[in-house]
Amino acid sequence: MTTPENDTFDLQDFLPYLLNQAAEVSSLEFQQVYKDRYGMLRTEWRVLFHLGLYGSMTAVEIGTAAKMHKTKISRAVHRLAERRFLTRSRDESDRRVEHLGLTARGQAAYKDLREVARTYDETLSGQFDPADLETLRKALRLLAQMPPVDKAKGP
Amino acid sequence: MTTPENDTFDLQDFLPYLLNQAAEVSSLEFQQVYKDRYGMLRTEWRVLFHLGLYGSMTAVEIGTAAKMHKTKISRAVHRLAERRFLTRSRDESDRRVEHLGLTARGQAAYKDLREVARTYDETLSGQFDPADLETLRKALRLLAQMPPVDKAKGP
DNA sequence: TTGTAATAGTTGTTTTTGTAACTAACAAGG
DNA sequence: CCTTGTTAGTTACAAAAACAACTATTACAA
Repeated sequence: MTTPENDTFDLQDFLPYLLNQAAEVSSLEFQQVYKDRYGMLRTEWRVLFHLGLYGSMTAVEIGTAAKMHKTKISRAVHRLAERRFLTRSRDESDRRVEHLGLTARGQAAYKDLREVARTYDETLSGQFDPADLETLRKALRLLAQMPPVDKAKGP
Repeated sequence: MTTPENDTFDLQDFLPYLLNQAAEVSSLEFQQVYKDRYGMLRTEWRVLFHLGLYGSMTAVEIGTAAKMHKTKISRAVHRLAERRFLTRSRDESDRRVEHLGLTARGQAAYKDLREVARTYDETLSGQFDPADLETLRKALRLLAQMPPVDKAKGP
């Protein structure tokens, strides 16, 4: 590592980079739990949590809420159903849609993981001054809500 | 979407989740640029930036600084060298290590992307009150620095 | 020396993800 | 009714990431 240059750009302050680093580190410990304890992937615990929190939902609803692509959901749902964490039932009036819901097993896993998440979040949050924590959460929510840049062209 | 439950857990406030959402959204626009303009992957622009910022480095040094696994670096370096963005040279005194450095082409790409990053970061930053921004960055740095949980067991 | 452990970096194989194309069901205008 | 367009969800294939095992080189202590 030699010849530092400058032109005043600090990678450590570049928000996308910084956010990724923080997200990665802070996800690790929780990932360990849902992976080791239930063999789940990130997409799967997210689906599980949405169903645990909001009750019955369709894949599209989960996709919208969690900003996940439908193929991710499809696969996560498939694996969760396979392992009896959730059940799928066709809508009678519109047979394209499926209503998803947790089984007792899914509920149990959700409740367990929810406690782990709560505890872990308290550990993380505890490192901050309450006012700063609120600022942090507010900022992250704002960033997460930013409209995706439209890739289409021409008028 | 029916029967909301509660037990007071809000997914939207769970830091690992929130951080991932923010990171993902805020990375998209920049990704578009390095991908479309130089055909790079995330690992590749990171290596490029480290070399652009700090001059000559070895793979291990980059790995430490960027918290990337050495196989990621190895492959990123391979692709960058292949496309003539960087050069590799064996260390004479320790022939295991390789010193990496940007070519003129790599420098140019770096400078270009650095400007894009700077501009984009200003856009993002501009959404916040300066004090809040500082709080945000400080918090993210703290989270990013958290020690990884030791997976080993027993005393 | 020499044999054991450590380090730098690479390669092979398996999982996950991304992307696009696909099927099935519905909607709505003619 | 038909055709055309849209939506829910799946599947196939390509790209990328994760993980483990590997080679080559150095360190260092018996």
